[in-house]
Amino acid sequence: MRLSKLLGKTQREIPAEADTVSHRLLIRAGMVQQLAAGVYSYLPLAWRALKKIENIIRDEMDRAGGQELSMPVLQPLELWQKTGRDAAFGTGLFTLTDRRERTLVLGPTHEEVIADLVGRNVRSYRDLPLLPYQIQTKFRDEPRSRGGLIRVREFIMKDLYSFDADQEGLDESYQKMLAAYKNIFNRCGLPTMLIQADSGAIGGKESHEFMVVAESGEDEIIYCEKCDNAANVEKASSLKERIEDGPPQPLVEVATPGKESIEDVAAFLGVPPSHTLKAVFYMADDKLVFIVIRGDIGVNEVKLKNLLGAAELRLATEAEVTGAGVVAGSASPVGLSGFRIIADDSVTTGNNFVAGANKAGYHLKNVNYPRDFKVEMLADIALAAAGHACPACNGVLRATRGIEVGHIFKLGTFISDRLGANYTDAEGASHPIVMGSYGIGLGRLLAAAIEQNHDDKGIVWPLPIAPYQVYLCPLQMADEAVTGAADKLYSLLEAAGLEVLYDDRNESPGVKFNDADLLGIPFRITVSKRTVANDSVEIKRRTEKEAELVPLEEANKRLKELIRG
RNA sequence: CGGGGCGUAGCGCAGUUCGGUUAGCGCGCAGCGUUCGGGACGCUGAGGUCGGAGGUUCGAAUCCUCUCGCCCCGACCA
Repeated sequence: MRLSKLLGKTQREIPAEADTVSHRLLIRAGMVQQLAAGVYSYLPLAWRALKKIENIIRDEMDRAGGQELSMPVLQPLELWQKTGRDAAFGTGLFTLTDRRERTLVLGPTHEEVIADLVGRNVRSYRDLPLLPYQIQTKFRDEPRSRGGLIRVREFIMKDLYSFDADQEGLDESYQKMLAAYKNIFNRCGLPTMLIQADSGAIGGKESHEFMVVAESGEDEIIYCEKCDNAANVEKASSLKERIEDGPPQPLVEVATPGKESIEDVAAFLGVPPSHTLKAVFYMADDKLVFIVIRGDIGVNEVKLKNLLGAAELRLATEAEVTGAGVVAGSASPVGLSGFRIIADDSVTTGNNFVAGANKAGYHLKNVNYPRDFKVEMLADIALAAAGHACPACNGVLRATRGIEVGHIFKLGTFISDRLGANYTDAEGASHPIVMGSYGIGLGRLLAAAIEQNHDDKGIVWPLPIAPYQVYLCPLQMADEAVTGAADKLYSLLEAAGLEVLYDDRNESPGVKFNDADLLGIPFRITVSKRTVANDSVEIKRRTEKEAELVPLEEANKRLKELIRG
């Protein structure tokens, strides 16, 4: 490809709206163009990189036994109502009305459609397992798109679904996909972290995410520095060490004038925050819920939401709390009733806690569970944090941020159940097919690859996903010896099957070198008066400072060697 | 949806407080010439009606009302 004819120009100045590294570089390199919030065009260079990623994914899916197909983007809302996931996705579903006033959904994912499809085509256990997949544009009306390609409303996703006769089959399919995903990210030059995850609106039990560690990531990862325990903060748990505070003592009410926060009360009474119990109030589907948790630990809202089975969960406002007759700043479960009380299991880690007295200006000492209060549910709803102890090995937990590039789910049978996707076993009995779901966001993977591979000059594409392999860079376009050599080399390299981006613009060397760095093509080959005088060219890796001088007639061979690695 | 910021030429911005000739600057773009190993230079030129609508006024990029859009933080989110 001749750069002079390529659609998409490099820019010197950084657009004001771009904050994250990948977004800035993609725009500066002229690779993407925004049309609306979270809606982008891919220009030829980005599209080539995306196609390479797509081919790697397709290759790995096929090797793992996947079968590619294509399902409709346009889906009847009724299908979603059957599984109840229209509610789970809520306003995240893009919907539209056709001329017959029927509501259609722009597919945000395809569990419903594929379960319906497979259900109509599978009769027997002999037809299983199945691993159908597609690579297709998805639509989600995200409350807020962000970070360029990191979170968008229209995006290309590879979605594969596994269909097995039983749990063992699902486990096997899941392991296959897990291995295939590792291959994909490795081949794309992306180090990823495999972490445990919450399954969110997709549903199901077990779930893992593939994370690329990056500052700009939206997710917080809690991982152990000693063992391989790692999880999304939404899912992570940590060890709650015992608080040694002697045998239970009788309740004592103490005056704590003006002290309302845990820090203030603890300091005032001379105890660490871990020796206190705090009250936190949430509205779960518009009902007040009273949470009790040790003073030094935060509430994990995802765990709480799952525990309550709530569709919507948010912190209660002060008015809602006081309206329920609770004394904010001095609330405790002791002697209170009238609403759901949920406790984190940290309340069992010690004795003689300090808690509110439900009376302004007073607190209680020596509060003990279950002696002094009862709860409706006792569970782990704690927020794990850096510095906590690892529940697996007692090592120290650390936190980092990551971009979720892949997510895999063991769904089970709740979707096939509701859509009647059944099979007949060897005994002639009917069962719902056991499903799994496996997704990769291609655009996000592309962005993550840039987040991971760049320097202050620009993108540094990993070779397997680079839009072109070679950047052919003649320096004096007015010099016929130079352009002659470059033209010849260009056709030679192309004929040899190398992917060449030919910078045939009449620009100064500085401009060309800087654009070459910005575009991040792995190998740059420079032709100039100097090199032509020596019957040679310079070959330089994007990752290295120094170039190597290669005789003109060997350039082709040498490049092939380098590219094969 | 809550909070904050912003819409003036393809991009980056000034001008808006305090209304007043043909709305500026830099980059980029086009033509000509000189240059050419890390973002060269000169000359000439094209390009905007100031996000949109309504209003106030002799006069609006500037004031008022409404509205649309974009970004960031949060809520939310496979």
